[in-house]
Amino acid sequence: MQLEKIVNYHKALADPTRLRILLLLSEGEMNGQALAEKLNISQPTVTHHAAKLREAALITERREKNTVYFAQNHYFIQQHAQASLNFIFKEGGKEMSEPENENVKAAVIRNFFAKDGRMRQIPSQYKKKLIALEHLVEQLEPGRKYSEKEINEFIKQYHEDYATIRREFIMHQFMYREDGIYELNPRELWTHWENVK
Amino acid sequence: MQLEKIVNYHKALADPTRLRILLLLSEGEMNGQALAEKLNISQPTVTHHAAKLREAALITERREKNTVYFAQNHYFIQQHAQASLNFIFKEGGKEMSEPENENVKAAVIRNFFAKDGRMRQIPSQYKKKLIALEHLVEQLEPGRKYSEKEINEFIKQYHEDYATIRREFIMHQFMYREDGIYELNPRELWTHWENVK
DNA sequence: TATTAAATTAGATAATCATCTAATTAGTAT
DNA sequence: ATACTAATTAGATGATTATCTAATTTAATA
Repeated sequence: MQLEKIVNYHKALADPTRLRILLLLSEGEMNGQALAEKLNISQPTVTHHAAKLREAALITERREKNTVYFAQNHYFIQQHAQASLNFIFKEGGKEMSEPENENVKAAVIRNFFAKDGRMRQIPSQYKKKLIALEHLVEQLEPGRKYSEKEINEFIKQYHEDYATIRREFIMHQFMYREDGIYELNPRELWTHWENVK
Repeated sequence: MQLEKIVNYHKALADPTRLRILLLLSEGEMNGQALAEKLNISQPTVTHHAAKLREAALITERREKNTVYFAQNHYFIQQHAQASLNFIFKEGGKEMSEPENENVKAAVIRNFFAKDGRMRQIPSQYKKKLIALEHLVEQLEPGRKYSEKEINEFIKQYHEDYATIRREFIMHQFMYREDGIYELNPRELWTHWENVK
């Protein structure tokens, strides 16, 4: 059952000791003893938590001699996070028709942008915010690399709070950043989690 | 404390009844009685869960007459999911400049590849693994379609465990597979979530 | 074979928590 | 005031679970 797997994923992460184990493992694999020592807990407790993390597929194990090395299962942690959100946001499957959707977009842009093109305020309602952000992001060139400074300047044309908006660009997957260089994500990624089936 | 908030977020989602409440709320707001009825639980139980969800900022409430309507707090649910992943994957939080990053890449390639070009071992640390995989995948031709056999042969030039590496190519979105035919994904897709702040 | 090192299992304890029923509070409308 | 409806609080119960110590298992080596 779908629901049960999601519950188990969150149970696995709903404990400070297990989170600290995962955090330690982000720096590379570690064996049980090392974990016990770093966390000041007994070895059996490590085994206990490792079992929970393993059941949820959040770690992998590798045996060498009689030592077991644990490592993050980065891929599954992400997968489950995504699956959770898809589940929670699925909206009973009601979809808007194309023209209806266009009307909503037009209305949001009318309400949140002035005639000179500047953004009056950042919408707080989720979907409206996405529409407004998308409206901005469409003015950027696909494939072009932007420095952080350029992005800031670009945003300031529309709204003074460039830091917030820049962050939203990243968070909502409109852009990605690597080493201070920003680039537009392909449009396919702008589709947001709640729309993902 | 950072850790405690993340634990609470996951605790809030680590219960089937609460997930079902959130699922129902994805279709729009609902009051306590309606939830109790739909879920076949008592009203006090709804209150109990609502309190937990409220503490984790996953829902909002609105009072009308003596009826309380609950709604998803879409934004915070996502925020916390992202924050969790950032936390788990943070690798001590060090961020790198462009040239520094190039150094790391060079070092990883130096350490994990022999002079004849073969991979000594698959890095277990996530970022290093990505660098090594990328290094391999760059030798493939964009746009060309490969059979599974061809991919295996290609990988075997570098490492005998072609099955694992082939799987990693897919999992990390370096390649795309359909009906046994493999093709390189566009570079934009190679960027991974842990880079998002 | 005996020894050592690491991990797991068994079993106990204390804490947390999901759920219920019964009683109470809050807010409207007669 | 009185009655009605929705929600909350109180308190009890049973289940789950995080942690420990002690005992056992696994694998390697002297």
